[in-house]
Amino acid sequence: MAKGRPRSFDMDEALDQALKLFWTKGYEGTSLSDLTQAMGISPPSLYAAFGNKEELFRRALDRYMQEMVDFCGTLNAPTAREVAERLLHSSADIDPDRPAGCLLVQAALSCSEASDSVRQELIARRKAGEDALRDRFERAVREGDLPPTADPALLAGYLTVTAEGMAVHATSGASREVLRGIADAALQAWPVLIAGRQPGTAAPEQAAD
Amino acid sequence: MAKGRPRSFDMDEALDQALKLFWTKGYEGTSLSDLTQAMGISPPSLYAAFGNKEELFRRALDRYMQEMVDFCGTLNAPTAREVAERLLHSSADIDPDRPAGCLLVQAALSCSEASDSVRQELIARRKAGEDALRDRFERAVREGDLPPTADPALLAGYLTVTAEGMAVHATSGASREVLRGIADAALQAWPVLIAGRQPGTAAPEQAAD
DNA sequence: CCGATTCTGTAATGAACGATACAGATATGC
DNA sequence: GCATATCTGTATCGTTCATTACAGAATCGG
Repeated sequence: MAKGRPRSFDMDEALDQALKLFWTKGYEGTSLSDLTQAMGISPPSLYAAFGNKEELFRRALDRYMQEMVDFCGTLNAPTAREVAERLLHSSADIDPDRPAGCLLVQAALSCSEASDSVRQELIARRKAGEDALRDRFERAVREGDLPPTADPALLAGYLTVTAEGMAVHATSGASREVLRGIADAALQAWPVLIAGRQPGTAAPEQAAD
Repeated sequence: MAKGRPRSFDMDEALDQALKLFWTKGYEGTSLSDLTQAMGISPPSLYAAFGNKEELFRRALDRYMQEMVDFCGTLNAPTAREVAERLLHSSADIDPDRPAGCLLVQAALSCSEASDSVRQELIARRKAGEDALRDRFERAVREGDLPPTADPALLAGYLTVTAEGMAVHATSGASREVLRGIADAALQAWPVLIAGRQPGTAAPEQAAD
């Protein structure tokens, strides 16, 4: 079947190298020289195998979601509380031989117009994660796992923001211990949050600003 | 005193335009053509007035900290609780005619090696903000405003992460209402957090990983 | 072994990057 | 008014960017 000269490199290994670069330096911060050097291949090989830089990035992004982010494991936790715990704890458990932070946040939080499609894609994927979280919490309410006072969208937003903030903090050099402490702090809000806003309880008054 | 041809543009106005660009597109995402066009000046004028791109960015950064981030107003709030409220509420109160998010987060969360000094500077400034917050909470503990059970470093870390996450969320298009809801959700953890970790209370058990 | 096909590296493409040389314009000090 | 100094725009610098011609090398079917 296979005709022509066989590929001399492993695509998955090369993709892992590309992913590591994008993860560390972002989409625009990673040049094609960076990529070809780290992947150990020449530009024409890269283009033949992956199309162009953006397609390569999307492939790396897919690989990231499949291998690095255990969405299923998180969402399939037996209770909503455990979903929250797994999400934030996995955000805290940085791996020393992996780039810190989250590719979805780092890769192109801001960029030139030329890469805006990549930025939009990352926004969409972050939103998809939040939506999946919200759906999971809606299910939890239906199943009685969460009380009717719980606001699934708010819970999902709060957890997503916390995870995104932890990603920023992680790239700034925060240690696993510090991140774990913050994750646990955020989780201490859980009982109050799922109980909903009770009148007369420490409800935040209007802004002082 | 002033000798030679006078400058034909207002430096502060030009700096504001540069700030707006850096804020929107990040440090590396903003090109010198972008800058000269928005500032309405030619490249030699820019270089004569501001040195180079990095110096211009640092000037814009200083301006951002002075004009946009009301650190003093936040830290001078009468109580620790109000400090937390002001911080998160100001993170939520996005201005429609200003870029969303936070320059300290957007400008260079990741970048090429060439701009790593800028990235490090931003990390340092974020850390300085967190340190100032921690100092404020330490004072609050000394003054009896916060109970001895409160962990100033943890509170500062939790609030900083939340604000950073809200900045990410804001650039993704989150509305003020959504952000306000998340800020209030985060603030609901406050009474639990300052009470510290009590044995027997909903303390997070070990990670389920 | 031969033609077809696909990969390989070298070397180059045009475009955009950040940064300047230069000459002309406009102010001050004497 | 003339020397000096600084800003102005144009046009350009060398470098790097993402991308690709091109020719040689490797593997296939026949």
